[in-house]
Amino acid sequence: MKNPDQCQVVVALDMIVGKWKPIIIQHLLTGDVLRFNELRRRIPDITQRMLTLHLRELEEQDIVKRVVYPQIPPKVEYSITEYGKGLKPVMDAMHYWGVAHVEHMKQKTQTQE
Amino acid sequence: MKNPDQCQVVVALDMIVGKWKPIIIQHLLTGDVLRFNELRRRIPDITQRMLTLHLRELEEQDIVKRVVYPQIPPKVEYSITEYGKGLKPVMDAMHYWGVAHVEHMKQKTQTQE
DNA sequence: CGGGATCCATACCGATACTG
DNA sequence: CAGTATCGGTATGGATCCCG
Repeated sequence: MKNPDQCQVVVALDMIVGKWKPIIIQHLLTGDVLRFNELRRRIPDITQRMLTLHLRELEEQDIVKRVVYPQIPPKVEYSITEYGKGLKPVMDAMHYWGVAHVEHMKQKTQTQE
Repeated sequence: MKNPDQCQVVVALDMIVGKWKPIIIQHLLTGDVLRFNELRRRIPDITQRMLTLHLRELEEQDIVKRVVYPQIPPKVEYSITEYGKGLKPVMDAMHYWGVAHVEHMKQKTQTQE
């Protein structure tokens, strides 16, 4: 646990860090199978470039499955892998703590007034 | 959930990202009360600068408690806050998944040979 | 439709030197 | 002992334009 490389928490962290990665994962963890532009619409502020890059990384990490239909116009579908579904407990734990944190900070700023 | 700011997962993520933050948190989650240089020794490759910066951030986020003893030579003790202990489920979930991920990838490279 | 290529700003981090 | 100050490299992300 001395170095980041030796810490499994850091391994998990590397899978989900990136400005948009957690959001993408959240959308796919629903089980939805989404095309590229569907994902774009669901994540309004993301750029094409970042969506592509992050999806490629997630694919390489075996979290996201990418299926290309060779046709014109192109059609590409993204979905969570069985393996990627294992991230749900992690995302849930973080969501839960995130909610608690927002509450906690709200109270702190109140008591400071 | 459309923007990072609206996603509680991202809120939690922001608390623990940083190259050394998860490691620091792990060490303090044990309940140990540690002086600055004790932490440094336990995290050999961290620089003084990064340890300081990350501890300051964690303090601001109310995850770490910092107690200064006004004496010469200085003595400063760091410990996890009650509130910070709430991160344990998150860290545990990530650790668990990290272990699984390492195993998963090991099998993948094997089947590729 | 689903990208790729390029350029640019900044955020993050490491190395090093100095200090009350 | 527990920091601060400064500099400089690299990784990350955004903007924009182009393509089959």
